[in-house]
Amino acid sequence: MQTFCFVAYIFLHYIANIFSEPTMMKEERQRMIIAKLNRDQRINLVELSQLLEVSYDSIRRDVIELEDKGLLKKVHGGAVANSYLPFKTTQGLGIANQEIIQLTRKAQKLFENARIVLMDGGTTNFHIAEQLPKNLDITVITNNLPLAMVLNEHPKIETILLGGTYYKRYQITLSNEIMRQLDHLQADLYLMGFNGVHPEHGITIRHYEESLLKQKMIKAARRVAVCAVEEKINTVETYKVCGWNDIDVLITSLKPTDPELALFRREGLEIW
Amino acid sequence: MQTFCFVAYIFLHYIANIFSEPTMMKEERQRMIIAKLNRDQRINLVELSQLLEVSYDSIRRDVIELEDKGLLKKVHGGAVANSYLPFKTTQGLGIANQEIIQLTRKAQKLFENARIVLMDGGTTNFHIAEQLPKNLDITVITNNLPLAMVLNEHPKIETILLGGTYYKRYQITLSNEIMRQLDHLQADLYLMGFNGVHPEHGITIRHYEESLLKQKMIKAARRVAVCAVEEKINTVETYKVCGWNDIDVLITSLKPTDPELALFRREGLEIW
DNA sequence: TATTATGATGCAAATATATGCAAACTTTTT
DNA sequence: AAAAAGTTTGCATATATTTGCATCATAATA
Repeated sequence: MQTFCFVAYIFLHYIANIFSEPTMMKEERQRMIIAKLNRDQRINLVELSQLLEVSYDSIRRDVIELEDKGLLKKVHGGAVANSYLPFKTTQGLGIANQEIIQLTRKAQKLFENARIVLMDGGTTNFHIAEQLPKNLDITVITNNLPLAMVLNEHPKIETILLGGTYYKRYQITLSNEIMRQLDHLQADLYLMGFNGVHPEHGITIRHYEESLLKQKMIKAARRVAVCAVEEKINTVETYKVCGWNDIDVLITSLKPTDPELALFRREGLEIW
Repeated sequence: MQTFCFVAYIFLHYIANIFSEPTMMKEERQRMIIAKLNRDQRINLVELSQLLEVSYDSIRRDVIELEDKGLLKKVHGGAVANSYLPFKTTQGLGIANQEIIQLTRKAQKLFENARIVLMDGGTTNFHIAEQLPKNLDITVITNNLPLAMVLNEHPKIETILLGGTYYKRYQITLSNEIMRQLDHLQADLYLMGFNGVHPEHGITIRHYEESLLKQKMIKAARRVAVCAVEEKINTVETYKVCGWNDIDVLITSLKPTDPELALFRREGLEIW
């Protein structure tokens, strides 16, 4: 009986959808808004409400939500794309995009109770920074030049750049000075960049000097998180940074319950 | 019926869009103003209001807002590029180019006997760095992020970045740390960025903290040079960095014998 | 000094935003 | 299956922003 009801229900909906205009769901609308924004660089709320056939208010509320997620910039009368930087921004990433968006979205939760955040090298960190909500009010300490520059677009974020020899290949700085400065520092969160992440071998990286810096940063932060794109999962690189005891949160684009992450589950490690 | 309405609706919109210009949003106009400014180096408000089809007042208000953001400098009747904000590479500069090319070419002579060079903020410095010979083998010490990044293209140049609070507006770092580090440093050359250069008032700049840093850098270098684009000659800004006693070389795009430079000639100052 | 071009300021109309509320719809709980 | 709790939506209202114009002040130029 229940099965019948369920089928009938689906069927009726199906029929209904043929005859009535399909009512669009909020997420669907928001995806279309972003898509249009990426095409046109700007959108107009009145135009959109007509196009998507919902009230001006709903569109406005959608745009507010999207702005909170850092996906666009709201302006009087509409919205504009939120970044025109000379680097490869997330918008320019094409298809790989989807994974990054998922990752950055999850990562935003990390910043909720943080005031001082350490972020070091790597593209993942760059993208997370780029996608932070525009009105976030924190201090970011970094040795990653592109990351510092991308935060130009976030007026409330105070950026502190760690000085030293500039490594062109990774676009980061390294120095003994930094090591000393980190002794006097207590951050709420350290978002660590890395090259390899493996259930047994922990976090690894290609560059020795950098591994030392990362170990120092771990000590300087109350909470340590790593964000891994799928291709890095289960890989190992030359130098070990730390094992899983030092990591508090592992974020991937997969569902936390995904079997691929089974080996990572352990006491004291949150998987998002 | 509903389908018909929908089609008619879309059709009407299509027609409407042909005949009515979509009204431009404030942000969009401002982006166009900046874009035009980057092409022409100077804009005229009347011209702009005709081009963008809004009232003179709106353009004026836009320009005021942009000036508040530090993106341009308002002058009587129009606005000029804020040449203290490096965004574009020389390739993108268009016609104003010619002057920069002249200047950078002369500036290269400075580097001939140098091994350690200090360079700070400003577009002129950025362009000089960009145009340096690819095989030049020196160490550049800077607090200018775009400058550090543009040196990615120069494999033999070692870059040291001075750390500290990152000032988004000027894309430089400033800190007490830097001041201390400069005590232990002896550079061969300091290529100073600035806002105003004047025969009587010397070198001036808009930002107080930066003037202190520059004074420190002067002490840390054996030789001090300034490169002035024509529009800066004879201008004065808020904070004085130094007089002419502290400067060894003045480089402009003009001929050293140009009458416009007559007042600058004095004992101990080379003019190139 | 007179003349003209540009700048600043206040105002009203048009447009956009924020907020509370009730109806419609979903999801969860009972 | 029904009730309760929570979302989402559209509308009404009060508030805020943007815009063009009129007016007066100020700077540049002859």
